[in-house]
Amino acid sequence: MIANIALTDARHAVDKLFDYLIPPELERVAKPGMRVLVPFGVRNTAVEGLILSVSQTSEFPSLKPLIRCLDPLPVLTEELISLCVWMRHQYLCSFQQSYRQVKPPYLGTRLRQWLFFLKDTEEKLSAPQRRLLDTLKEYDGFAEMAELEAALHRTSIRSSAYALQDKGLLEIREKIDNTISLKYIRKARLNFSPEEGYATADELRSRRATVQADMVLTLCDCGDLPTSDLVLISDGNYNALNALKDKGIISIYREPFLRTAYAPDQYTPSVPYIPTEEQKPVIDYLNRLITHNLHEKILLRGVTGSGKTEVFLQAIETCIKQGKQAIMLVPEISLTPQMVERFVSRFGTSVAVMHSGLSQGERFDQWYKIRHGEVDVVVGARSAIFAPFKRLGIIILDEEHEDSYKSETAPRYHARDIAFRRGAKHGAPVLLASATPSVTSYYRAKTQKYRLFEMHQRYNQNPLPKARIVDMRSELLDYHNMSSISIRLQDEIRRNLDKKEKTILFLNRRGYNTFVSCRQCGYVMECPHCSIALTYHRSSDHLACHYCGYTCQNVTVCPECGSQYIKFFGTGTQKIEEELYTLFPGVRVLRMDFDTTSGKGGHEILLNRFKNGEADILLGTQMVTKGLDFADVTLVGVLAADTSLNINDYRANERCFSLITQVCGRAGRGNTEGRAVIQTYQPENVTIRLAKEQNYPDFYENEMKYREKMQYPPFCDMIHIVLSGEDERQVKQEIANIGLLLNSRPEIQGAILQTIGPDPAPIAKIKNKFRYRIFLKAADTQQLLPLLRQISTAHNAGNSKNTLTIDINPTNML
DNA sequence: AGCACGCCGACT
DNA sequence: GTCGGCGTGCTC
Repeated sequence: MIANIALTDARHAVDKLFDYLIPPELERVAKPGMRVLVPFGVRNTAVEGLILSVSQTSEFPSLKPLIRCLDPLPVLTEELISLCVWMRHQYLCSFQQSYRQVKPPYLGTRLRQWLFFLKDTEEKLSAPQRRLLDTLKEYDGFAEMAELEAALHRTSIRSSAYALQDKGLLEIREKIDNTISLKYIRKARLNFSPEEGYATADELRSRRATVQADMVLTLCDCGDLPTSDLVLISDGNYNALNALKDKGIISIYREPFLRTAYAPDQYTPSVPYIPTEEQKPVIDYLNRLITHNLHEKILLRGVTGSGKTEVFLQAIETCIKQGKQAIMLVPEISLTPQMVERFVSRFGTSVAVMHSGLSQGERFDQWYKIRHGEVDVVVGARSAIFAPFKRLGIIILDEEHEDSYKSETAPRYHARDIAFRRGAKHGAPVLLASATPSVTSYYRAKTQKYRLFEMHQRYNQNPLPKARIVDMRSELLDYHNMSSISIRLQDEIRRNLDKKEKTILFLNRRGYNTFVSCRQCGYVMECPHCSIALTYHRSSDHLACHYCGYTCQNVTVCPECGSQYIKFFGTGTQKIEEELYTLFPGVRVLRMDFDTTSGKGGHEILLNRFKNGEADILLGTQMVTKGLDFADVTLVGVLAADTSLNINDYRANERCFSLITQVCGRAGRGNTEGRAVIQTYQPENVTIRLAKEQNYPDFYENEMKYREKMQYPPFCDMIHIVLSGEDERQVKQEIANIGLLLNSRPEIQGAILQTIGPDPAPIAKIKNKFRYRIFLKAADTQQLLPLLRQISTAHNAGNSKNTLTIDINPTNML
C-alpha cells in the first residue's frame, strides 16, 4: 500500500506530494487524514506529513517506507482534506497554508536531535568539526543540537555533526514530540457493583481501614470521580487510594481534561419562544432543508432588532434534535459575551466557542471536543468555518456583509465561499443574514442564486429610530459652532441627560486619522519607512505609524519650513471626550477605542460598565456599532457620517450605509422610541439620505447602477496582484514581466474585462518595501486561475527577493 | 528548508 | 592542482 503525502511542516516549503510505502503493520491505521513521520531527503530526516490518499501503485520507482503514525485517529476527515486541496487551487496558496486553517490548532511536531559522543580520533578534523567534538566531550558526551549551536555561536552545526557521524565519532538520535498534548485527569472507578461495594466497605471497616471504607462508599454513591475530588469529598488521602488500587478494589484511569471557553453554570437556561409571523416561514423553510439534507443558499435580510438570532437558535435546535451539528459564524467584533450567552443559555454545554481571546490550550480543547463529537454547535469568528464536524446540519453567517469574513493572509479565503462548499458536501443549508446585506449577496438573491427572506418588523413592534441629518457646514457658517458636536445633537444629549437615558456616540474613523501637518507649507508628518501619514496620539503626545509601529515624539516646529504652525488635524475620540466634558459638566463618558479596550477583556469590561449605568454616554469607533443590545439607549449620534465616503474604494457607499444603519439600529431597543442624529458635511449625499431612512432597497438599486456602470463586483471579480520588495527597480521589473505575461494570452482575454497597472500601490511603501500592483477586473476568475498559478509558481521558482500576493476581491485595496 | 552537484576564483 | 564561493535543482 502506498500513501500520497503532503508535507505539513512549515519549515519545509515544498509544495509537492510524495509517495511513501505503508509498512504492513501500519496499514490499518495509516488512513487519509493521518499525520505521519516520513524520512525526507538524503539524510532521511524525519518530517511531518499528512496522508491525503492511499493507493496500490505509484509512478515513482523507489519508495521509502513511512516511519510511524503520529495520532491514534486521523486528525482530518476526508471532507476537510479535499477542502485543503481545493483551497490551495482556489486561493493560489501552498498546501501548508491551506492545511494550517484546518489542522488542530497548535498541534504539530518538533524535531530534537541529540548528539552522543562515541570516540575521538587522531585523524585531522576540520576546525568546526574539532570544536564540535571537543565541546560535546565537555557536555559529558551528550547534548542537544540546538544547545551546542548556542554554545558554539553557530547558526547551524548540522553538516559538521553529520560528517562526524559518518566518521563514526558520534551518533545522532532524533526525538519527535507533539507540540501540544492533551491535559489528562486521573479518575477512580469501583471495580464492583455498588451493592458489592457496600459489602466491601463494611469489610474494610471491620479491618479498621475506615478511610478506605469511606472512599469506597463515596464511589458507590457518586460513581466515577476524579481522584482529587474523591479525596476531597470522602476526606481521604492518596495512600488509601493507592492501597485500594493495589487491592484491586478500584482502578485508576486517565481521561482527557478539556477546558470550556465559558462558564456554563453562569447562564440561565432559555427556551424557544413562539416565532412571529415573519420568523415562522424562515424557520419552517430551514427545518425542511435540514430534515431532508438539502443544501441551499439563503439570504435573510432582517432589520436590526427583527429577531434574526431566534431564527438561528430554532434552526440549530432542529439540527441537534436530528443528530447533526451547526456552525454559527459571527464577526469577531460582535462575538461578545452577550452573543455567547444567547447560545449557551439555549444549548448548554453542547456549545463550543472559538474566538481570538482563547489560550492555546483552550483553543485546542475546543477543537478536540468538536472532532470527537462532544459538542453540537460552534459559535465562532471566521476560522470556525473549518470546525471538523462530521454531519453538518446548517451553517449560519450573521452580519454576512462584514469584511472580517475575508482573510487577509494566505489562504485569502472568504468564509462565505468555504461555507457554500462545505454546505454542499454535507447537504446542509447555508444561511447568510444581515440587516444590510452586501450588494453582491443581495444581487445573487435577486437573481435566484440565493433564496431571499426578509423581515421588516422589529419584534417588540417598536418603530425604527427617528433619524435626522445635520448639515455640519452650516454649524460653522450660520451658528459659529466650532465644536464637532452640532447644536441639534447637543440639545438631544442634554434631553437624554435630563431623562437619565443613555446615549451612544459613534465616530467613524475609517480613512480619517489624526495627522500632523504644517499650516504654513502644507507638509505632513510621514513615517520614514512607509509612505503613510503618522497618526497623532494625544495621551502620550507621540506620533505613530499603524503599518510598521514606528513612533516618535511630536514636533513643534515644521521640519520642512521651520514654522511653528504645525498642528494635528482630524478628530479623535479623545478630543470629543474633552468637548463633552466642557459642554456638559459632570457628564459620565465611557470612551471605547483602541487605547481603552486593548487589555484582556477590556471590551467586555467597558460594555458591562455601560450596561450597569456607570456612564451616560458611550463614545467610540467601529466597536460601538456591533452586537450591542442595551434596552435603555434612546439616542445615537453619528459624528461624521461622510468620512468613509471619501476613501478610494468601490465599497465606500456600501460600508457607509451599513455602518450608519447598524449604529442607528442601536437606539430604541427597549420600550421607548429611539432617536438618531447624523452629522455630515454632505447632507445631499444619496447614501447618507437613504441610510437615514433605513431604506435598503433604494440604496441597493442606486448602488447597482453605479457598480454596473463602473464594472465593479458583483459584475466582476477584482483580482489584486501586489509585488513588494526593497529594491524598487527589481520590483518594477518583475511586475512588468507579470503584466506582459497577462497580456500575452489571447485565449484568456475574454475572462479579463480590464487590466489596471502595473502602478505603484496607493501605499507605495510599507516597512521600507516598495509596492507595485496590477488590478484585474475578471469576468471569469475560474478561467484565470491556471494563469495566476503560473505567475505564482514562476515567482517562487525564480528565487525572487520580492513578495507576491494575489488576492481575489480583497477587503482593502491599499 | 536542507543538501548535493557544479562551475569559477584564491590558496597550499 | 584543491578548497570553497553560492547559483540551480531535487527531495517520494
